[in-house]
Amino acid sequence: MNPAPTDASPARTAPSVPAPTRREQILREAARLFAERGFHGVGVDEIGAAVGISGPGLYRHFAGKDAMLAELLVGISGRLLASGRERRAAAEAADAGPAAVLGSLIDGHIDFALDDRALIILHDRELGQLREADRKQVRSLQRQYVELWVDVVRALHCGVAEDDARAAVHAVFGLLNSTPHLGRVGGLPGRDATAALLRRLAHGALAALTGPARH
Amino acid sequence: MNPAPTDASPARTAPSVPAPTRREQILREAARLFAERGFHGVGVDEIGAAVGISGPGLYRHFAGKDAMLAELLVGISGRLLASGRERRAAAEAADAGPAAVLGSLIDGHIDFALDDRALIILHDRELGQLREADRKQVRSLQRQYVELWVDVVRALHCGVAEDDARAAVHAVFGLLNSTPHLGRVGGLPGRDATAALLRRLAHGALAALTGPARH
DNA sequence: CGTTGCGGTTAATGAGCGTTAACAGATCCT
DNA sequence: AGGATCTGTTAACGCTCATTAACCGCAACG
Repeated sequence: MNPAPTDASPARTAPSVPAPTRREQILREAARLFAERGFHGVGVDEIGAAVGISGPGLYRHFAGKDAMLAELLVGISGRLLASGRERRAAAEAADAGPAAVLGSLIDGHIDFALDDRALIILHDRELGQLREADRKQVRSLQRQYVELWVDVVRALHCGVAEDDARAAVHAVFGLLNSTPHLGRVGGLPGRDATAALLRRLAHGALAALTGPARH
Repeated sequence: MNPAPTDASPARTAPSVPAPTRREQILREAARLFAERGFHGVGVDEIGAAVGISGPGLYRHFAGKDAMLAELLVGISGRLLASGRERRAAAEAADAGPAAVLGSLIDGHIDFALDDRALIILHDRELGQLREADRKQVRSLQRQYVELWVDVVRALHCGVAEDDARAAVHAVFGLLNSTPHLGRVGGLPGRDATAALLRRLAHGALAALTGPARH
């Protein structure tokens, strides 16, 4: 199954990064291209060219163009959910309150938004291009992730209705996922500063969930 | 130019809505379909069928599929900017402070987000499908709208850097534009309640712009 | 009453593109 | 050595789909 028995290669020292396999190269480039020009806007030849092979050579690694998108979307959705669960478990193991759990969820999501911008774009832009089965799986993972947040938000803000909490969580996702819309990396004041800004905005939005009505 | 000289038709009483012209029907249905399945995911035959004519009949009204998308995106961008300018002018004419101006901008944007969900989706999903000239125009309108917000935000929060303000404005747009991602109209607690919730979240986020650093 | 033009129709065209076929050079295992 | 497998290649196929061509009814109008 794994064509690379060890990392025995022209590797100079010890590659702490285990040398990206061809599949991973393809997925990374495909994600970048899909995010730039849309799933239908990029042809298989371009994806191939981006990794140095051309056109139909991709079919040695993937069943088709759809399969690449599916793997990307299932992957990011799964990692988001896994990260969220780990963070909640870790915070609860440390006897932290709901506020700390929520803070950790926010931090984790910010990491994804800043480090996997292409996937963040794809994951709600191209969901409709998936085959029914894959789409259902991605939606299921997304829904579980949302519900994880909803539970934490409601634990923190006891009074809020479930629908309001869910809408607020979606809104905060929209807020945190906004960084891809900032032209490339141009206007961003640096990764850490951006993360800090997003963190404050997200906490501010959620803090307003309970409180005096506006207007 | 206008084929309907008056609204003399089997109109029962006085149609305060001026009877949608064919072009408008097409644009509305195209917007809905594009938002549902993506620009490339819907064919001209489907758009035609949605308004009762079939296929190439659309070319009597539009130069091509691209032209429909362009008109939709330029339209929504222009209306957003116009609305924003009007609201600022109105608020300033009433001698309102920056806080009131910002509140009016938020209210106006919420109206668009809730009433033109399809266009809100399209306007940052399918920008890349436009011809260069149209894309530049839409981007210009969007940029002016953003800068309008940035000015108001900076007037209200004197200390914040321009880049931070811009990032925060983008983030608030992401927050306000999140409603389309709530499955159709299902989990929404009613239009007014949703608007109120979004208003509170947006104000909360922006209020956090200046204040104690998180963590 | 012609005729002009608007708003349709169906059939044909042609490009783009995902996918498959057929073939070939390594590398590895025995 | 010699097949088997993995990973490429180029050429061909076939389908989808936007766009154009050619044709037509019909309302307005002089």
